[in-house]
Amino acid sequence: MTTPDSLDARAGATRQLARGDVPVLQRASLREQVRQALEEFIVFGRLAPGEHLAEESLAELLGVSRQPVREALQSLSAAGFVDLRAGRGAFVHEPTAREAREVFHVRALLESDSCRLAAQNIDDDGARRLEVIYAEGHEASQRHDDPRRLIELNRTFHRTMTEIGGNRVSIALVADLERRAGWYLATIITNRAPSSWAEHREILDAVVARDADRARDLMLNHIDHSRDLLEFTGQ
Amino acid sequence: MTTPDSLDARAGATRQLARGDVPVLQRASLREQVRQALEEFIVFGRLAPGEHLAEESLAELLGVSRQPVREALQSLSAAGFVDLRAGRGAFVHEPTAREAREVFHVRALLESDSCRLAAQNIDDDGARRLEVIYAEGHEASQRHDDPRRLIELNRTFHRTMTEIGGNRVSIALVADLERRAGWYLATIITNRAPSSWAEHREILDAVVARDADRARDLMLNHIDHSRDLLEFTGQ
DNA sequence: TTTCTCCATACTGTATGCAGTATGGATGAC
DNA sequence: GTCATCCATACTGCATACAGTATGGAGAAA
Repeated sequence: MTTPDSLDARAGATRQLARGDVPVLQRASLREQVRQALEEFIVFGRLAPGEHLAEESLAELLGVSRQPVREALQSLSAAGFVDLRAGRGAFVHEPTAREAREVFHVRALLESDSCRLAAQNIDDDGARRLEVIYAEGHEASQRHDDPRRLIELNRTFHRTMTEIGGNRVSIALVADLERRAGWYLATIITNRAPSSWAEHREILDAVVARDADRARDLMLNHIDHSRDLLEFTGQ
Repeated sequence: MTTPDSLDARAGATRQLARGDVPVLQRASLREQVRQALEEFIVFGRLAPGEHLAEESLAELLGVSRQPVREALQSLSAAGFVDLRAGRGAFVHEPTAREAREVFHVRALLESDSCRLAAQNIDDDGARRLEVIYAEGHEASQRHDDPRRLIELNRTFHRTMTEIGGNRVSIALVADLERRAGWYLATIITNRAPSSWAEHREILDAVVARDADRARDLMLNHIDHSRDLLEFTGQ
């Protein structure tokens, strides 16, 4: 990812036949690839808050034309990663602690509700999936695996829980909020606490026991804990 | 709005100096104007669910080039009004009753929480603003004003309440959800009940009395009522 | 020195061009 | 009649072109 090398040599859209019986694998559009690349650049600090994102130079950097870059920037704007100033173009958004708190608050609302729903909907298959993720995450956190992987596992646990909740609108919103939250944590917080798999264990137990209210409350507290990490940074 | 007449004769962006001391009024970009126009066409049924939105013909209809149309379609896709199928282009989204229920559920979560926050934050100015809106809305609903206006006033009440709550992330999400909800009500429901200003009155009283929990619960029930309208349509 | 004006520069916003792909109907095989 | 194949058509996705605007600094005026 350090050498962007242009996004892809084979830019003329082709398809790949999957080995299994999954019918066809859609190659992502250029604008989607650009979007993901830019989001990574922003999240990992290679593009700093406030920085001006000139379409032409990004296009050159990524080996594409301005068009897909432009569309990617608009998408990132809707997701809160960049700001579009009329006539000035795109700038990396400068998150504030207030905004971070607000995102965590909304996330807590939506995820705790999804957790409540999950406790109502859970079936054996869902319970198994959660157990697998828990086992993996718990072990990885014990071993102090690479932080990138820990973040990924943590996110997988939350995402899966929300998916089991089953409200697709909520699922989509939470996915966005999680990505923003990850950025804030990486940007604002210097030293991130490892995600608490002890709390995940409690939540999981409540969900499997179909104790909806308890599951909801536990998830609420759980996310509030991560939000509390933000409080140290003031303003 | 029936004769799109091209969006604007003076397409070369110019600015207008406001009469008052509001400094400058930014003319919206073409893509934003197109976005709004298309959203109206969709919400008011001029573009029907499932319809293929070919960029060229829309561009011609609106008197602009494909480019701003394309960007507007992508924005509308993010907002849930159109679906983009890779290689096929944009189609007006076909809402389902399930999806509508989900939107109302999330809306209820976010707005009831904002209402709780509003009860904590409210000041004299906020209370005055709410009272004015209530008075206007109550009167209009008594008079059985034009439905379009009733919907507008209803939305204003909710938007103002959310704004007083003060969580900007929530404000932005709720604004999106309200627009979708409005579409669903117009599309799915044949006969929409007038918004209940009696319930608004109760909510407003609780907020002004700073009774946060009661305000929250009332708003939750209030939105559930409108959601219940959806239940008649099955699936 | 300070402030205003003007202009060169860089970049956005919109339009147009072009290559490649999805689709549906015509055609032919069975 | 049914099914597979092929091709014309329409439209997308990306690239490029062009016009117009925001900005910052040079130079003039005070």
